[in-house]
Amino acid sequence: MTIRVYSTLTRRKEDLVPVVAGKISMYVCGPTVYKPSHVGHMVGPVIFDTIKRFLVRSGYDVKFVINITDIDDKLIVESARRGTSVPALAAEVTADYMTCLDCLDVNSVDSFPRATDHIPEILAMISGLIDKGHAYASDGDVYFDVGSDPDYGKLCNRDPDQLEAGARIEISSRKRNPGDFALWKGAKPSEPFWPSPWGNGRPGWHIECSAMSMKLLGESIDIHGGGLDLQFPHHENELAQSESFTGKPFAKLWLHNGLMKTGDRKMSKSEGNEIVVGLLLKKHRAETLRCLLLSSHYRSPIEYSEDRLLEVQRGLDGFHRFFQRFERIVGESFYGLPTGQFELADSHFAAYGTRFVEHMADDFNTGAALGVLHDLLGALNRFVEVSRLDHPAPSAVAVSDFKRNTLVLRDLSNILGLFQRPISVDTVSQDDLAGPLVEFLIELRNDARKNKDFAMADRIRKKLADLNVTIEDRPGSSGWRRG
RNA sequence: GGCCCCUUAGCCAAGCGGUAAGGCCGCGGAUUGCAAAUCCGCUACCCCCGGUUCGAAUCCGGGAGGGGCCUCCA
Repeated sequence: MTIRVYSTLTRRKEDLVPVVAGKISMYVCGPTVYKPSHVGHMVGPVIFDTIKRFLVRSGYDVKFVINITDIDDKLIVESARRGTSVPALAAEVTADYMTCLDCLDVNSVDSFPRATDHIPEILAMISGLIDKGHAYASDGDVYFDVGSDPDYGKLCNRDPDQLEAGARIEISSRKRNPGDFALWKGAKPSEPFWPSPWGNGRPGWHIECSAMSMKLLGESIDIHGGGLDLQFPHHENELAQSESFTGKPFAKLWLHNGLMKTGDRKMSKSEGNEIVVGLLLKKHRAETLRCLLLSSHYRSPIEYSEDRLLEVQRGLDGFHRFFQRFERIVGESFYGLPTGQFELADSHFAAYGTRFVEHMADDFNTGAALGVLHDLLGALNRFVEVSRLDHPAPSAVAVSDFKRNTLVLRDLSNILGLFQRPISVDTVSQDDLAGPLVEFLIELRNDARKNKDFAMADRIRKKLADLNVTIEDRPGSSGWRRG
């Protein structure tokens, strides 16, 4: 199946044709590590992790890189403010970022290169650009000469002359043109620095991505991704310096994810309206956040609110109840089922897999894919009803079919990175006193029901409900759950 | 001022020329002693005005409203 992807470069959907057959290289711009991650920082990683999962499931060998920018003006300012060093700040914030990704099950990233580990590559590239006449040293700085690149502006449809007219960019006497950007910045006193042919200094903002992308993935890669806000100037500049350096296409497809909003504004550190991930995860499951991020198309802006999160949570609850149902009927955990095998199901169920794949192959339409997941959930619950699997002594054949058909749900949800592990086991059933007590009360209630003493039965159920225990009566037995 | 993008039910959301997926909420019904859970059913003048077309939420033009970028930003 042909996978179609919208590229910012051409402003339309393109067929995914790998540079190297069977392989996909993917570079996504990661964070500048000066402050703890907020929810918006998770959008890209979750989307691209999902894209990789889908591509791998589709048979591609995918190499996925997210960079860490650990040297930048922001780090210098923030570390000074906090009285710590740039490396210490970078290490701390990077660790926070990794923890967030881990919570969200973003675990398909192959490497997280750091800018400061690639100074030699960066220096080599800057030298090369100077040699080729695309950059010039100026009083300790080195700038990319925008005028030397006739293609400059092709990603964002930007005209360099317009940039001059705008005059909102930094005008420096060291630059030839206002649109020129720093490849290397000379160090001021007390700033961290590395020696270079142009004096002590540090890399400019965009060069690290070009250097690391080329080193780890090659001169031409398949997918370059990042937030919509990086289109300009970051990606435009990366593109210009990379292609000026190699003379080859830098990335075939440019993907940009929409930005997270709170209220009706973009969530960002500079707006000061960011929701820090660590804080959010104290109140909500990471899985709920992941699902929220996947519920709309990756290119759309996504609205964040507490209510939205709770709404997504309620939707997910239906799946969690199903997993308990599955375990009760099959006697095995849903989470233990093998992944990647939806084709083994009955054709009626496997068809959901096909539909799902079609949606994903059309520019990674996770929202539509999630819709299929809900349809499938309904179909599986229907199967339980029709086959009377919730009744005592169900047919062994039906149970076996049920298990096989549930492989579809396991496979598809795994592509989205959902339901990766059981949600935290509630403490009541683990408690060796409370669990048996609840069971005993249910037993008493069922005795009362047999004797038609519904007043007593309802009294017991009401009391348990007050204690946040919900009783579920089924044919032949009664279960219970928290909440 | 320049460059992008968005506008679908109470809310979220898919849709990419053939008469509107899905979720949340709500309302009926099946089931239940009653509930819960599950299943079934119901809820859309697709922002407005023109145009193209046998046919448009989908294409084109204009208008209104909203957002992003042009300065650090995922």
